[in-house]
Amino acid sequence: MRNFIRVMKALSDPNRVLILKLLEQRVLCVCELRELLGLAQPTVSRHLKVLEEARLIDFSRDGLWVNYRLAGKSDNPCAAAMLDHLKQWLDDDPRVAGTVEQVPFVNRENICNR
Amino acid sequence: MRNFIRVMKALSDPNRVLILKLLEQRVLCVCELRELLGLAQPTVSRHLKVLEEARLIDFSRDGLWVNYRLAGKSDNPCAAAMLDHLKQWLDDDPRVAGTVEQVPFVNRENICNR
DNA sequence: TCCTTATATTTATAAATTACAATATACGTA
DNA sequence: TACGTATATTGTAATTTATAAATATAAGGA
Repeated sequence: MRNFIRVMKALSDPNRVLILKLLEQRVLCVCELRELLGLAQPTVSRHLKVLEEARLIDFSRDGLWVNYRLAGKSDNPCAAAMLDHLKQWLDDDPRVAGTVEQVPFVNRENICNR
Repeated sequence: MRNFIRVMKALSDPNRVLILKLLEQRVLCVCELRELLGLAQPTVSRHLKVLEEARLIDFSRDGLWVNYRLAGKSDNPCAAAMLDHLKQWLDDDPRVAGTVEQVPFVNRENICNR
């Protein structure tokens, strides 16, 4: 039950759901997500931690950057099922659609070296 | 998005999830749920309203009693998908299993006429 | 080692959620 | 219509959650 509740709570915030929809497009680092979401960096970091504790995302370091991606299927059946559903849901949401459109134009090097 | 978030929030409370697992067994009224959950009646009523607003349950009056049941499939794709998954999930949770066991022994007439 | 940069954590505060008690409403019956 | 019972709503305190500001950590390069 605790695990199920953790996944549901993680999915109860629009910004966190948006992060998952963006990670459907490609791997993203914190500064790219910050740019896309329009939130402060600590806020993005905290949301990512909540998603990671629910086993909805994975991360790996790449030098100074940390790459976040959707979790692999094996980890948690409940989280995996929700990620599968999300791929079919919310594509018609205005904010999701608008932000997904911007993913090709964000570039971690442009964002960070300014 | 609003609809999705509403469903996720409704499923973010263990007592509400337990209510859904109990309604998988059979239709129940508020006083039976109060007895099974060990919560105050207004608290149960409030949880039921949250579940109803997320289209996870339906209700119908039967005299003084109000019968609550799982929502039909047609209503809301997201809610329906979650109800489907829940039927396969959480059966091994101790509290869920223990409370489901008690369902055959609760009886609205015994509870109310005392 | 020192400096810079990307990310994480901590702290403080505002908003949302949950519980129970008190009260109101709806229905059946006399 | 008046009364009793099942359920719904409201008020309020305790707990949880979200956010931003400040600070800390980790990695690469001089």
